[in-house]
Amino acid sequence: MPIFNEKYGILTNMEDDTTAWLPARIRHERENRGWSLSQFAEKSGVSKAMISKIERGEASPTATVLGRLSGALSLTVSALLSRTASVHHGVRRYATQPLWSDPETGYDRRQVLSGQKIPLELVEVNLPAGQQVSMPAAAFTFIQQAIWVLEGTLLFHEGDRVHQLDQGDCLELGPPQDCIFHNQGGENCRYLVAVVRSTP
Amino acid sequence: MPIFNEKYGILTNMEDDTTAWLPARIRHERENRGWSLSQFAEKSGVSKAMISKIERGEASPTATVLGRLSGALSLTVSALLSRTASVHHGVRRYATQPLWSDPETGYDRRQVLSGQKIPLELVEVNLPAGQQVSMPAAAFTFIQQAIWVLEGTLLFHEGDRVHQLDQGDCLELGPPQDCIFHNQGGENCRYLVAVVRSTP
DNA sequence: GACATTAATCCATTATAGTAGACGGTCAAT
DNA sequence: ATTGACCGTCTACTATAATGGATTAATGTC
Repeated sequence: MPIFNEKYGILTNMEDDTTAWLPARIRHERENRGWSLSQFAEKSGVSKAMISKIERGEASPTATVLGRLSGALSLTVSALLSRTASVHHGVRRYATQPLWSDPETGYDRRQVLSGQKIPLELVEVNLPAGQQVSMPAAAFTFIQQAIWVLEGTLLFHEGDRVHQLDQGDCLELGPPQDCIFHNQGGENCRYLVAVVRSTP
Repeated sequence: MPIFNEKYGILTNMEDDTTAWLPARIRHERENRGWSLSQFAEKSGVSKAMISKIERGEASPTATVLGRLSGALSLTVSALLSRTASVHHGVRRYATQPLWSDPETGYDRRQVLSGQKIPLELVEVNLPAGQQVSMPAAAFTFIQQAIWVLEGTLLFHEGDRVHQLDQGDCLELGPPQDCIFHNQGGENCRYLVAVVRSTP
C-alpha cells in the first residue's frame, strides 16, 4: 500500500506492513504451545496486557519486546518474524525463500533456511564479478558460521588476512572480525553462509 | 544473559538481545547502499533523527518502523533481522575434504565441513538416478539437521510422510524418525545435509 | 576569508508503547 | 447457591519511541 510522505513529496510504497500479519503470528505461536497470556508473560518478561495489545493489533512491539517474546518461544527474532514459518512440515520452497537483490550490482542474497526447530540459518549469496560486500564484526556477536563456495572464487578478507576460496572450498569462521567478501575474478561467485546460532 | 523477573521471582534467560546487534545491522545495510540518513529517511518514511537513534542504540524501533526500514531496503523484516556474518580461518579445501564413494552405484558423500569451533557439519551427497539410502532414527539422536537440494529432485521419506524436494528447496527436519533419501528420477541428484550437533 | 551544501546529532514536543492493578466473565469444586 | 482460580481486556499512569526543526561540524567552491 502506497504511503504518501508529505515531507519529501513522494510515494514510498515499499513497507513490509507488520500490522497485517504480526498480531496473528504472535497469537498463533503462543496458542500452538498451549500457553495462556499469563504463562507467556511469565516466560518472556513482557506484561500480559502488552501481549494482549500486540495480538489485537493495538500496539506495535519494539525490537526489545520482540527479542523477549522470541526468546520465550525459543526462536530468533528473524525466525519469529519470518512469514514462511507457518509452512507445514518444515519445507522451504525455493520460490518462497526471501530474496534480497541489488539490481545495480547484481548482488543478491537468498534466505534458504531460517531454522524454526534447529538453530541454523542457510543463506545463499550471489556475488557478481568485481563486486564486494563488507561486514562489521559488531553485527554478528554470538554467531558461529561457515562459508561454502558453490561456484567461482571468493576472496575473503578478515582484518589484514586474506583467504582465497575456490569452488567447493569451505571456511569455518572463528570469532567475529570486520571482514570483506570480494569477487575479484571475471566470473560470478556463489556461496552459502551456514550460521549456527548459539545460546549464551 | 539472565534477566531476573522480579514479579515472578524467576530467571528468564532466553531473550534474543536485539540491542546487541540490531543497531550495527541497520547501519550496515544503509551504508552498504551508500545512503545517507536523509536518503534512508526519504525512502522509508521514518525520520532521520529516529534512524540515527536506532543506529546508535538510543531507541528500540517498533515493528511498524522495522517494516518501513526493511521495505526501503527491499527486505522482509525477517531477512533484515536475520544474522549472517563473518570471520576467520579454518579453510577446508575441496581436494582435502573426506570423500566416501560407492563405485557400483555412484553414490558418494563429501564431508565439506566437520566443525571444530562450531557444532556444524556440512555433507554434500551425490545420489544417482534410481538410488536411495536409508537412515534409522537412532543414527541421529541429538542431531538437528536440514537438507538443501542443490541439483535434481529428492524424495525424502520421513516416517510415513513424503516430501518432494526440487532444486533449491530446503527442508528442516523435525524429531528423529526413520527416513529414506530417494532419487527416483532419471537424473542425478545432489544435496547438502547440514547438521547442527546439539549437546543433551 | 565568506558562503553554500551536506551530514549527523541535539532538542523540545507529541504520540504511543508498556506497565501494574482492576475488572468482568467462565469454569470447576464445594 | 458460593468460592476460588484462571482467562483476556480495561484503565490510569509512566517511560520512551518518533517527530520536525535547530544546531554543529565538515567539506567544497569562489
